[in-house]
Amino acid sequence: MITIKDIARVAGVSHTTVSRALNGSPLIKKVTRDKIEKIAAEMNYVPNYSAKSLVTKRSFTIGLFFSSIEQGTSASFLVDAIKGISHILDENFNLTVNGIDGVHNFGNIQPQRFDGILVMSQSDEDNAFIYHVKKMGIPLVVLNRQLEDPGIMNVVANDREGVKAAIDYAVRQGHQKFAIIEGKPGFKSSSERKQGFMDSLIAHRLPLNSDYFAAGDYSIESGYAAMAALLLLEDPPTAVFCSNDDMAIGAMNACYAHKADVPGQISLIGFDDIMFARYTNPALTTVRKPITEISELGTKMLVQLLQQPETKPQQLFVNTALVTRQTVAGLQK
Amino acid sequence: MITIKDIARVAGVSHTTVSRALNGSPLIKKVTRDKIEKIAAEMNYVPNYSAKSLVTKRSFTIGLFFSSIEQGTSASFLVDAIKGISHILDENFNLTVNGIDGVHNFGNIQPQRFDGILVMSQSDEDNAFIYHVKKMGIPLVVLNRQLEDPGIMNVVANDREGVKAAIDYAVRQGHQKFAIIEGKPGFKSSSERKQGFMDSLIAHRLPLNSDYFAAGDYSIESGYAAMAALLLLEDPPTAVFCSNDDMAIGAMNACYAHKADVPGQISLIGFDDIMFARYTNPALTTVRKPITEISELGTKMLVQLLQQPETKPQQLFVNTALVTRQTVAGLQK
DNA sequence: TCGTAAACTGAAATCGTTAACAATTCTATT
DNA sequence: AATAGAATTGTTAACGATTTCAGTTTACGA
Repeated sequence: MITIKDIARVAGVSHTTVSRALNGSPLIKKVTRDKIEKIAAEMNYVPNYSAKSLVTKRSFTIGLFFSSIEQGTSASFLVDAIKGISHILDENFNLTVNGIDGVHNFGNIQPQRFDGILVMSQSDEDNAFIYHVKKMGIPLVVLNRQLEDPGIMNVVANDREGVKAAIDYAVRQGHQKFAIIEGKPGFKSSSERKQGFMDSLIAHRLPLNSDYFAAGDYSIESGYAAMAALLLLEDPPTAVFCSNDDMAIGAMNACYAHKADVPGQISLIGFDDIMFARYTNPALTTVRKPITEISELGTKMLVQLLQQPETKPQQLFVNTALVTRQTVAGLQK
Repeated sequence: MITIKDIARVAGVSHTTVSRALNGSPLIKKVTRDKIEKIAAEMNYVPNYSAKSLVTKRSFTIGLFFSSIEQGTSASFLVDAIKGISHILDENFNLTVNGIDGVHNFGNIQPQRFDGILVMSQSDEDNAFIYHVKKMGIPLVVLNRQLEDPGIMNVVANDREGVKAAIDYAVRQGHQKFAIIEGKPGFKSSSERKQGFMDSLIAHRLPLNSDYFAAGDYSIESGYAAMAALLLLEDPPTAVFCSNDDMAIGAMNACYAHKADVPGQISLIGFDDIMFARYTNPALTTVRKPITEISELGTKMLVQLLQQPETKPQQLFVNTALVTRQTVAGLQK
């Protein structure tokens, strides 16, 4: 393996000069720099990052942490996040992927190993990890889950408004009897989406019927069970908002099983717009949650944090978008 | 940050002794080791990996490379791979995730930065990368795509037999007219699956009707188009094998659009068993491809390669499994 | 032509660890 | 009690880069 000293020897300068030339120091004369760069290229020089890291105390690796990669994290979620991040991140940064639940030894999480950390958070169980990272002084951006702490950079989707817009749309289609299948209790996203749901009903002076609030936990199975119960009601709703697409798919399966026509009898609205949402039968009307954009924006913030550690933390919102497909029927008034 | 020298000072020994004690060298007396370990723990010592790497020439990072993370890689694929790998990999290895199409500078791929590399390969376009890695002498395991080169460790699923078993099953259900929607031309997996399909038909002395061989490219859309064409045939097949689940979902959509009942008129078989396969309507009968197992096994091989670089490369096969659900009808004979 | 400031280059220390070799302390045998 | 040999521990030099501080050129005005 070739080092700066080898280059120095060939170029007839000191290795210090080589280091400076290759790192764009303004102290080096242009002709010297050009010569050295040429030689380095010819010799196929690649810097030793361990040595670099040792002295600069930068690791050139960014850690991406999901709550879990074993369970609960939908696949498209993970992929979209990685996509967004690698769009922004410089090629000679390494991106490592981990589940927080797989980190048994917080000792490994230190500034020396990570220049920065992105947490794609889904649950407040991540807080212990998040605060460890913060305590260690590692530049940090938390994505996806809205934090209460204004001291931490946070990028989230505007779930509440997204849901409100979706329900508004269904109201315009003539629906009046709305049910909701709620997300996992205790999750910020669950309450945000529920709020958006209620915002719309209240704005349209529609009643909030407690029978129409069904519990769920974001799993397909819970969507199925909740929908099955809703169908058994004496006066079932005509439209059901499912707090994520997985539950919407479960709900759709329940409708099939109970011979309830979608959208003839029951209109369905999901949340997330996962890849398969457009390929259900009928295709699912849903609220697109822009994970890729969130990840991109979060990465930008992190990069800025690396360059200017004094950047003030903020809470940034990315807009959701209603995707109208075929699961919401137009009702005669 | 605290170093072995700090520990040495407290323990009243040399830093070399500390290094040895903490790395399990047999040269150290038990009481000394115990004392040092205790002090290290008390002082919350964590080794500096850059320094370690610099002298040992090991990076403690394993690179996972997909053909692309932008396109063509199904999400569940990526997740299952990461899962499998992290099951096996020691916690203080870093796992980095990249798309080969995102690597513009092969110079960054050297032994110094990666202790080992796993390539989750989908196309022979990855070969340039694979051979670069091999040339650099980095321990390498290629997953998922069957290689011709016996000099490279390779773990793949037994696609051919898996498909044969699935078609055998459909034959037992009374089907005689089989079509196939093929995978992306040029991909090893496409031809393997096609072979399995033909193996079964030949074994059962069923005719190979050229009208029943439809082109596809693994995308949902191509599955839709191919199925639509098949339905227009004068004498359509009763069973269609789709070379992956995505195309099967496309095909199912085409059947809906053309009012062809699944499985009443058309039986469908997929390949992969993606998460949503069980939630289509009706639920998709498919061949499960054990990506997680492949990744686990591949990682084990890589770990072995790290420890014993002279391990002979082999080609390992992991068995697929038929998952019977509801898209294959039983026919009266 | 000379002096001085500006521009550039170099020597040596440093980062935290491991490793080769040297030195010391035990242990057991004579 | 002396001593060989084994068992421990220590000294010092790497590893490959950056950085501080000192040294050497160059350019320009007097």
